[in-house]
Amino acid sequence: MATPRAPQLDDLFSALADPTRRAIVERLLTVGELSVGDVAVPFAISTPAISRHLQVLERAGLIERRIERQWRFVRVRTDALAPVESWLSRQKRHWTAALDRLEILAAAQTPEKQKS
Amino acid sequence: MATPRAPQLDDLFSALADPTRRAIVERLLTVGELSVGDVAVPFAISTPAISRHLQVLERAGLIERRIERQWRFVRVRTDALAPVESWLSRQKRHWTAALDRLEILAAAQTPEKQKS
DNA sequence: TCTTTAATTAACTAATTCATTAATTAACAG
DNA sequence: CTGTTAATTAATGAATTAGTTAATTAAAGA
Repeated sequence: MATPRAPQLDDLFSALADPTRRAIVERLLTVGELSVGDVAVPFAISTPAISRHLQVLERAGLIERRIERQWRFVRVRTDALAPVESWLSRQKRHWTAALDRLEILAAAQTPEKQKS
Repeated sequence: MATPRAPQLDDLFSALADPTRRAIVERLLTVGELSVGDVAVPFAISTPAISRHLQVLERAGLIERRIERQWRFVRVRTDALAPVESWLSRQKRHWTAALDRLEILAAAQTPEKQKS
């Protein structure tokens, strides 16, 4: 098999596909750590909805939680985006090779056919 | 607004969240270009299903098409993953700063409380 | 103990996603 | 023209997702 299956990437990419969740991650990265209630503040959706988003982010390995007194604090995990980064760089390795191949194909296909 | 909204990233991340679609992209990157039928070969799903996946990838800006005779060929777009890369590097800029902040927080919170 | 605050879980709904099979479009080959 | 190949569109269905409000859990504080 070319690709060994990566449910981790499934979860990461689908977690990041939602703009609310991306905004949460971005904010946590600039602020460091927030209680669930504070995470919810900038958004026009209910607290339960935020709670769900945080569960999705946690399941994807993007955030971790800390409990202190009556609050749950969340923060971005140190290595959270590593799988995405390594997938990206793995693809980039093929990139130039693939483009070269396409150029060769293009050259071979349109030697006399000078479009219009 | 902290984040200027990026429907492009929504589409990119959600396109990449599906393992079939990622496999298609990966294969196109190693092979260069394939007809829709050839894209479908390694998968156990129907051709219409593949056609849909390709539409999703195209809408996300990940692939482009070329028609030749009775075939449609697809290939990865040159700059396809650029938005993902730039989002990632933008987040990484905050990364170390955020982690430093967390360490400071941690140090400030547990000066006498030596977690037994 | 009783009330308030913080967050999650439950129950429900609307919309989207991913697959299927059947029908359609379009180009080519005889 | 007719049949075949290539792919998309149509129609449908099951599962998942993202949101809501109401109920619940748990800790704090009077």
